[in-house]
Amino acid sequence: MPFAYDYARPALTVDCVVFGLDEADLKVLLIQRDLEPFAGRWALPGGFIHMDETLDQAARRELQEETGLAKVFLEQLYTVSDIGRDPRERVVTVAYYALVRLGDHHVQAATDARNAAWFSADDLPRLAFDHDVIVSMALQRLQGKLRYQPIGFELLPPKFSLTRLQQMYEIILERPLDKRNFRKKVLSLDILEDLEEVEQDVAHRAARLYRFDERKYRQKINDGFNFEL
Amino acid sequence: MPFAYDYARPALTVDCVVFGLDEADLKVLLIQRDLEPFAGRWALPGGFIHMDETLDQAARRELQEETGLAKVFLEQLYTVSDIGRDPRERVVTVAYYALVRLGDHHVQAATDARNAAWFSADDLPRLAFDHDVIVSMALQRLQGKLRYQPIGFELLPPKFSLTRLQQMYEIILERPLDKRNFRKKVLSLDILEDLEEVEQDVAHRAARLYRFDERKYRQKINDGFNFEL
DNA sequence: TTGACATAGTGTATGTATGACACTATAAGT
DNA sequence: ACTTATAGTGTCATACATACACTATGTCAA
Repeated sequence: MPFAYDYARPALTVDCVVFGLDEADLKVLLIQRDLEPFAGRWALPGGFIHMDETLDQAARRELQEETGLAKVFLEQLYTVSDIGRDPRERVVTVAYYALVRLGDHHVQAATDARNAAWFSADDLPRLAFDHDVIVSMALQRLQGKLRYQPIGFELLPPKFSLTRLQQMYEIILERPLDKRNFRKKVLSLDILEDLEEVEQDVAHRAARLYRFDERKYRQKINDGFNFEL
Repeated sequence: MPFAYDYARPALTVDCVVFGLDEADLKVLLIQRDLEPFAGRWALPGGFIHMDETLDQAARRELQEETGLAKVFLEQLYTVSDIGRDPRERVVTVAYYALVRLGDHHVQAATDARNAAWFSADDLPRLAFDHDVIVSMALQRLQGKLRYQPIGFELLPPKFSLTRLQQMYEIILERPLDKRNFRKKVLSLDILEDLEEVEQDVAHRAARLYRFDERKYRQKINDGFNFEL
């Protein structure tokens, strides 16, 4: 050991709250535990950090290993350290949250054959450890951040209608928004590209499709404008 | 070891960005290192977490030990984990930031006789490790949070004038505010108690003193109002 | 082919918040 | 009493937020 220090070290893990959006609900991805403690209970995907990777890398690796998800939006959330949170021994966990497009990725059962499934964020089963607390924090963060950063697009397919965009905000913020005001506001921000294209295979008037123009967004941010919905 | 797991463990430390406010500047508290690496360089107060304390507790303990500060506002900031950030071995650090009232506490040299001193946040010396990055993050967080949470009061004495309050916002946000608009806004929030008392020993018209009414603030928050400056 | 249905798309009017702006009031010190 | 230093105060114009209801367009089925 290269320097004088003899404290015992807590184990260090990363856990990930993965959000997805379906037609009507915000979903959270959970893994069913096969081992004690909490065998059979649902839990957040996660695992131990390796010595040759950063926490971000560890979170991505675990996500890939346990759910098959790759290249998703991922951000650090909070580090939890309560003494008894793992009954086996002292574990400190760095929590992350991720946003994924439900269509893009089929969530695969983990390589080690554990069960993975999506649950509605407002109707979760009992979770292992203090994972319920972590999920609440992630939800709060998502709701807060959505107002002043355009992260919601990470949950939508690249092409979307304004109605769908509005639904996304309504689902996450848990309140209805006025259609005309929403459209006025979001179009005035001038960060959407009108694709001059409409939905296909719908049994009613088809909606125009838009794309989030990240280039334009960054430009505007640099010029000191601030997004807010 | 109570469960099967054979990964090596990174060392876990907490570091703390302590902010204070003097007449004209936002200050950061630093400790001068006496050991290699970075001997002689200034660094954030911090140290190793113990097995019987949470990260919050560790941050408070280190702050107390190294600077004599106790009972300050303290909040977790971010966990940094880059591979080479400590040249000796793998160290993961949970960064905190704290807000203290400069008048209240005389900062003492650390118990172990290291040097502690306040530096202007916009004119810091070269720091050890990646502490400059951590300080930038803390500053950003402070600026961001100040807009929608009344944390700035943690930097002011219990009784303060509106001018002083305005200065605090100007110093932290790094831009001038209009005096009349500021007063209109802050008084309309109705979270300050007019103490019916004025400054003493000033060579000009004395300013009324106010107090932040946290009770009233919490009440309003519950009733779903949102602070914003 | 036409009518029913489902959703897309659109504008105005009113209230509320924001931002720019300059002078008078009061206390201490000489 | 006058100088100095800071406290304290109001109006107007503009931008932004909110409330609100009807017409347009496409599919499908009778």
